Amino acid sequence: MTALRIGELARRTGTTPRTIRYYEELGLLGSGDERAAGSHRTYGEADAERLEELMRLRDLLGLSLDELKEVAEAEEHRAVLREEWHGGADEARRREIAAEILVYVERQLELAGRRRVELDELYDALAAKRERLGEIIG
Amino acid sequence: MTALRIGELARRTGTTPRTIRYYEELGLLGSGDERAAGSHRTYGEADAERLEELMRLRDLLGLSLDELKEVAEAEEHRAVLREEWHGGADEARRREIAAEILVYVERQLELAGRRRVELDELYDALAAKRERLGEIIG
DNA sequence: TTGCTCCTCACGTCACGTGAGGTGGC
DNA sequence: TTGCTCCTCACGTCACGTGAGGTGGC
Repeated sequence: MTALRIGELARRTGTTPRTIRYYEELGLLGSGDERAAGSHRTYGEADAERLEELMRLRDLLGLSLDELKEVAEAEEHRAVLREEWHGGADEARRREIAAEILVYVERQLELAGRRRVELDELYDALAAKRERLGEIIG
Repeated sequence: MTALRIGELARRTGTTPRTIRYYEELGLLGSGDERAAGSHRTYGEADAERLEELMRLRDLLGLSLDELKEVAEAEEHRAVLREEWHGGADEARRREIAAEILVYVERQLELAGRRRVELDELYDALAAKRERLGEIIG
C-alpha cells in the first residue's frame, strides 16, 4: 500500500502542504478517513489524482475553489452512482445522474475550447514576435 | 479622438474599474498623463490594447502582477527604443534592446507551449468523458 | 536520542471586491 | 437641476504564505 504523507503528496503534485490542508478545510479533498486530533494525514494514489485534477481545472480553466467545490460534489455524486451501479441501479437512475454530470462537463468543455483558441492566438503572436526580434538581432 | 473613461475601458476589456486603478497603482498602466487630484482618468485605444495584453498574460500564462511588471518595463524599454529608432539609433543599440526583450518572449513562449499541451490533454479528456456520458444517456 | 516531517493556531500577503461619503461633467 | 459616472479612502475577501511553538514516527 502506498500511503503518502502530506509533504510527499505536495511534492508529487507540485503544490504545498498548506494548500492541501486548505483544500481539506474547504471540503475539496481528503478528510474522508477520520484522524485522531494532531496525528498525521495520509493519502493514496486516488487522492493524488484528484488533487491534480482540481489543480488542472483551477489553473487551466481558471475555476474558483467555490466552483471546484460544485464539481467535486458532482464527482462524489458519481462515486455514489458507482456504488448504486454495482448494487444494481436501474437504467432511469443511471441516466439521471449521468445527465447531471454532463452539465458540468459541457460547461468545462466550452471553457476549455475558448481558452484553447485564445492560447493558440497568444502562442502565434509570441512566435511572430520572436521572429521579428530574431531578424533584428540577425 | 476616442477618450475613454474608466468605466467604458473596463466594460470593453471585460474587467472592473477597481482592477484598472489597482494596476495603475502598481505602475502597470496609465498614470502617464498627469491628472489633477480628484479629476477623471482618461484612456486611449493604446491603453485598451495594453490592458488586454496584460490580462491575457495573467489569465492564460498565470503570470503574477509582479511578473507582469517586469514585462511591462521591458515593453517600456521598447517604447524608448522606438524613439531612439526614429532618432537614428545605431545597429548595436537596436540589437542590444531586441535581445533583452527576446528573453521575455522566449520565456513566455515556453510557458504558452506547455500550457497548450496541458490544455489540449484536458480538452481531449473532457471530450472523451462527454462521449461516455452520452452513451449512458442514449 | 537526534533529525526530520508533521501538527495547529494565527497573522501576513496578493489581487482585487465592496461599500461610505463626496465631487464633476453631459 | 437631476442622474450617472467618477473620485478617494478603507475595510473585507479569497487563496494561500509564513513563521511560532509543539508533538510524533523512522
